[in-house]
Amino acid sequence: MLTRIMATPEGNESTHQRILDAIRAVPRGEVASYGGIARRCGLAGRARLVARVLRENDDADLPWHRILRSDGRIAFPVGSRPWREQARRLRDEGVAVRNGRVRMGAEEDTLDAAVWAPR
DNA sequence: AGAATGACAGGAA
DNA sequence: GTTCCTGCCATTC
Repeated sequence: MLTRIMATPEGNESTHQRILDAIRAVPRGEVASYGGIARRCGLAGRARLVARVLRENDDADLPWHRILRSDGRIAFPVGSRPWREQARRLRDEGVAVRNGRVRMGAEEDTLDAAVWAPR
């Protein structure tokens, strides 16, 4: 058991799992930032950890495309394959993407986001 | 141990 | 509205 725990990327399996859950909790048609996800997991300041979890992830069902940088930009190199793929997926959900960027209001962490869930 | 590396963030210029 | 720079965390060499 001990060996298994230490073998996980973060050294803490539950942390890894909580991050995945938080990502899955982002509704279709909405987006969240790496840092935002981290904060929701009680991991303020660990945005890069969220990025790592995403990079390691293999689950095709995970809505990885809804995660963006804090300024709304897609985190992949502009024009790269994953970059285009992410933009496409977001648009498929009705999210406005312009030049690989999405408008990110401050509503990210407010309750309003859940209630007023903008189309 | 020290330096480099990232799907990052925030503020300055 | 930009771009640039520094700070961060965790992993890898």
